[in-house]
Amino acid sequence: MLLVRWSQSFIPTLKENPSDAEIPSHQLMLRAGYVRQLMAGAYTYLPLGWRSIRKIEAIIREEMDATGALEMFMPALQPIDLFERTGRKEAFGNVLINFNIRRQNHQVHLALGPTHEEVVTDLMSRHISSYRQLPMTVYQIQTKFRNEERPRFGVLRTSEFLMKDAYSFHSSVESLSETYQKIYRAYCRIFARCGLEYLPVEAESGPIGGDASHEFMAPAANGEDQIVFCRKTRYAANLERAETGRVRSQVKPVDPALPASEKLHTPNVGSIDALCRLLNCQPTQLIKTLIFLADGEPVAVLLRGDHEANEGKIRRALGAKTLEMADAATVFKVSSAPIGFAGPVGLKCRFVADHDIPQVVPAVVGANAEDYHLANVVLGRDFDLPRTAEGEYETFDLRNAAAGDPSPRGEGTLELVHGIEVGHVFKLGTKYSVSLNATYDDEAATRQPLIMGCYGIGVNRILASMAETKFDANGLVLPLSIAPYSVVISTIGVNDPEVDQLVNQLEKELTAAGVDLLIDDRDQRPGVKFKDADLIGIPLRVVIGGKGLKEGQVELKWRHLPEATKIPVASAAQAILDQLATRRKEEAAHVPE
RNA sequence: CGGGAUGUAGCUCAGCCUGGCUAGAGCACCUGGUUUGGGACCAGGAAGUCGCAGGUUCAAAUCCUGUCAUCCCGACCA
Repeated sequence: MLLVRWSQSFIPTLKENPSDAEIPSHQLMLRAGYVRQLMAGAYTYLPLGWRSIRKIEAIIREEMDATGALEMFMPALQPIDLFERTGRKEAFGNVLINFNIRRQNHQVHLALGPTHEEVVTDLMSRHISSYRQLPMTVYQIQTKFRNEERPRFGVLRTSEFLMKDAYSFHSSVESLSETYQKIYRAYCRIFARCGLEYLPVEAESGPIGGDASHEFMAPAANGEDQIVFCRKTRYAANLERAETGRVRSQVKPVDPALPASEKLHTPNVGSIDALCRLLNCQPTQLIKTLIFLADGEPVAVLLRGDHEANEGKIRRALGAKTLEMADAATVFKVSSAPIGFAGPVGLKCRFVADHDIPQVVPAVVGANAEDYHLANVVLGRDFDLPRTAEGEYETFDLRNAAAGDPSPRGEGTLELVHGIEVGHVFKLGTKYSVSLNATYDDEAATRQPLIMGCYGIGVNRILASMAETKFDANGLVLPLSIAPYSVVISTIGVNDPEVDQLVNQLEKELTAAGVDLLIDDRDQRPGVKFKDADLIGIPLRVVIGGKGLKEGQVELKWRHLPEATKIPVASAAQAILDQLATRRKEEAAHVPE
């Protein structure tokens, strides 16, 4: 059914913000009657919200089908042993919803699928036997279950959500890369068609390395993830992954005018903040010394006081397999003090320094003695760093990127923006095919594990991200592509036969042309109808009745434009169709090839 | 799992500190009337286990204990 009468529909709009909702997407989707909460992390999609979701799904299906991916549907109910075989029962831990049920006289241990790598790999292990069957990509749109320790942000982070998940199977890394690129482009088109601002960012890449993983982020103030972004070079990466353009600095002679270092009593100072308050200095004047265990050996990492360690970078700089924060006993052994008082002067273990360390002169550091710090500590005089053949300090990129850092692409500076993860593409490699024994025979009839890629889109999150970013003081402002209805006809004067006749005529002509139409036939004052139409975000409002009709005109008001226009009654249907067509073209203009 | 806050009508909230008559208001809802271009007005009506359990008291929405739920910050997040 293309059209609905508002009076017959289920659109429970709210005048006030429900007290539990704090962020725009949550408030607006509740107020606009798109969703209702069942419990923390579980929401009902009401007719409007569901229509919007269905439109998003249709876009996803079109674009996925265009890549040659095949839609299917897998069970949410899955046997736990699949997860045991891939080690993900451990890895997911409490996030994996699993339970025993009784079947006749035995127990069956089941999980609700948090994602479907196991199920699809098991399927393909039975089906694929030859390289001739490859490559193949399958996908589904399905409810996923994850026991979030703390569901929050309304519909942005829930324990049950719709995901489009796709899996590709290959006999070569080249073939995987080809499919990866195709799906990457499809994702760009999907998000663009939905009207979402998005940013593909480099993410931690796992086993294959290189450009093996991208997250698609929707920049939004309430996004949970932090993205490092350079406007000038378009470099974008997530915080764990982001490089910086910082480099090593030349060794400089020690300034003889600098005062000698000084041991200060700093009792009960457990944090950088507390130390700064006590000494009346800034975190940027501090060097913090973090003790790690790299492959079991203690190593100290020197960072400026305001910076955050990046364990991935530290591990790579050290060439270590494993890296963890050292325990208190190890810290005591190398620094002769409890945690919090280590420093580079007289430390009894190897240390590596971040690129910013040579600039912190003089510095405040831990004194390697309980309740003491050293001030006026000078690199090259009180402690030293290894030097390279080029006469530079041998420093490394060991920390998370911060706003203001130079871009790794040579020009521009990095900024930090928040984002909502709406999609992820990932070159999996053979992780699942090896553990689930999914193999094919190559040209030489030799068994090889399937090479896999996986590709996810959070369907609800597209809508939530749109609601989070596309609104004004009156409510949602959605594009034609995903709005629950393209057009709302607001009638003024319910018992006016002239209005009824025109509505019926427009209804006939517009629905015949395939326009999805909501007719607000409620016996309400105009103000109520306008407020509601704005709130639920319908792109085009057609007002029939009142002053306009007396002048032989109907009024068209685009939700995204400030002013209404009037058109003659006689040609109203055609004018509406023309404007819709024009607007669709405008929306499609920024969709990439 | 640590910290904070809140639970009173479908929604937003008052009342609680300092216990005391029949638990209130606005919106929404029902009836009648007047209205009709940006969330109308008048009159009347219906609607509540005061989250739940226990305790203190002559008396508990109010004080105490426990518990559940929701939200926020943090930890966690293939």
